[in-house]
Amino acid sequence: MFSNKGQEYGFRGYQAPSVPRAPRSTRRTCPILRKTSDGKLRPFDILASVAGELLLKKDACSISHSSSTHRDQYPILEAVYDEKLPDKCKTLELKPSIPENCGKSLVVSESLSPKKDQDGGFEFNAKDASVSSAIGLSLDVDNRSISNLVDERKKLSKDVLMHDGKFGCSSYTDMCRLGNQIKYFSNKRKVDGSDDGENWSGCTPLSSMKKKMKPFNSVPRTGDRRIRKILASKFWKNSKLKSTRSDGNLKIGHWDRIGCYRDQRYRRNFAYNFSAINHIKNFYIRGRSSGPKKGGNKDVSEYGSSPLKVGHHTSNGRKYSHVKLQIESFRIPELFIEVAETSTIGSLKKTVMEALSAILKDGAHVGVLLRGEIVKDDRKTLLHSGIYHDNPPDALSFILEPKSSLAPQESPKLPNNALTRDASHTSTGCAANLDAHREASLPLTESHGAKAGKLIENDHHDAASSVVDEHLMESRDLAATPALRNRETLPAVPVQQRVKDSVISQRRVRRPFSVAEVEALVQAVEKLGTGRWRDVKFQAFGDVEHRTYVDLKDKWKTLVHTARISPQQRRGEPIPQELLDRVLAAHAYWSHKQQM
DNA sequence: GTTAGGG
DNA sequence: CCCTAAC
Repeated sequence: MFSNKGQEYGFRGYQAPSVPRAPRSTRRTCPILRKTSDGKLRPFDILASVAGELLLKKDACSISHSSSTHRDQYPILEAVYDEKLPDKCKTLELKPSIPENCGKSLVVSESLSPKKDQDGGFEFNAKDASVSSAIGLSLDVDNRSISNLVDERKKLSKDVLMHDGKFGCSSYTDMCRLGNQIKYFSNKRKVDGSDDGENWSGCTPLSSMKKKMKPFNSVPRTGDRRIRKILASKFWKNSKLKSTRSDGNLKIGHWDRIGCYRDQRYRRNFAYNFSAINHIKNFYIRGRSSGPKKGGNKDVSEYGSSPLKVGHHTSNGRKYSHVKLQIESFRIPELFIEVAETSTIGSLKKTVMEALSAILKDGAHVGVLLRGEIVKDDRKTLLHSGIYHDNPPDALSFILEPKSSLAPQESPKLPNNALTRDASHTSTGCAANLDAHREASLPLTESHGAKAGKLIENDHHDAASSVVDEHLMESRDLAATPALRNRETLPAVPVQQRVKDSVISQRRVRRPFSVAEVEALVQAVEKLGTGRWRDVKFQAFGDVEHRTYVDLKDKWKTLVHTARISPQQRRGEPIPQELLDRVLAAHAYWSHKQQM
């Protein structure tokens, strides 16, 4: 009835498209999961970190973040590296400074001599070492690329952790490669209160040391959206552990059965379920030269018990501005564990350990999320990615996920639509800047500022209460002792441990479509139809990540609705009637065509 | 992973 | 914008 080519469909200017639909197999451009093998993240390291976080929450002397003075007393752990010493004699000194009234131990060790481990890295044996508090790290990242940031972030999780009385360090060089810009600490500010990274007496700069960077894979495509979706999926939500062993031993949920699912679909989801989210909740802007304490103390009083603080300060007149990240802890918000009531704390810890080991057995990646969107281009600088400026408190977060679940990035494709063309003229031609330029020139990012002041505090209800302390891990299974059988005297370990309101369930920031976007969408739908949203997406929005094909499908739905209602009933930015007419025309055409 | 549709 | 069934 309707020929594809040049067929007018009764509305002005509407030309029937002639774009044959390619078979899905040929339209599929995203590579499938690619497993990587480098840079394994030690599960124990992660666990140690988590343990620290948990302990931090539980500890009676845990830092309240309620006052800066209190905060200033936080223990400091410095990594001192003596470059002058010959390699074989190099030591890593950890200088703990523990608050007097804090009963919990910190990572305590004196001078540690590195011993090469089986991975070619180094281990620092520490006596009486334990993890009791989250270990943080401050990075002075200058104008480095996301890749660097991610890499350093990764090092964090990999290096700065204690387990089994040992200080694990994948590489001595790595340990100190950040030079004096790196500093290990535990929930602290510098005692002297100053923020100058330059003054930190951490590692000696390793400028003369060969920087042997392990290859780091690109930030995974897996965005918060997908993770959120999966974590919120029925499978995940209903993945209650069904049985408790009557022998009183613990039983891990599905984690201990990883890879054992017969259903491929479940198995696939399964991998994503292991995504551990490390969320930087608070991002405050500190203008070093634009007035004293602009938000300088806010991070303590207002942002409460954030696991992480990100300072952002700029210096007028300086060539480079510095983004200062203080990552106080790791967080794995989703953890389902079922244990018997008679289980011991020690066995619970063991279970958590095993669960995390299973999760991270293949290593993990760190992704950087800005405003909930994965910054997938590692080449982007912090400046171009927007981390450098215009950051609301909840702007930056990290995502930690197992390598086995990652889907690598395809190279960005440029959409050939009007939107992109409009944007492309601002491009500098530098490939690394392309994304940022397009993003900046698209009329999609204007809503960022409107949300800047909104601090989302849904991360408070961390219900994870499974405290894991390494030195307690050695406790024997006491299930057989009468005391622990007594419910009256020993509260049962919660059967279901669920982190409530995890950051990953955060709703996406609302980004109303601009007229330009609507125009692009209409144009693409006119050309491709209403049943090829993936193609429409790439046609109209390229690799703009916050407009998914589902979004476009939804938007089209609302556009059709909008076009049908009276102008008085319409809300939001007015869409030109001409556009709405085209919407109706295209909708009518494609609806008719699909019925044929 | 995509599409379609309800919420 | 979320969620999910169906493919």
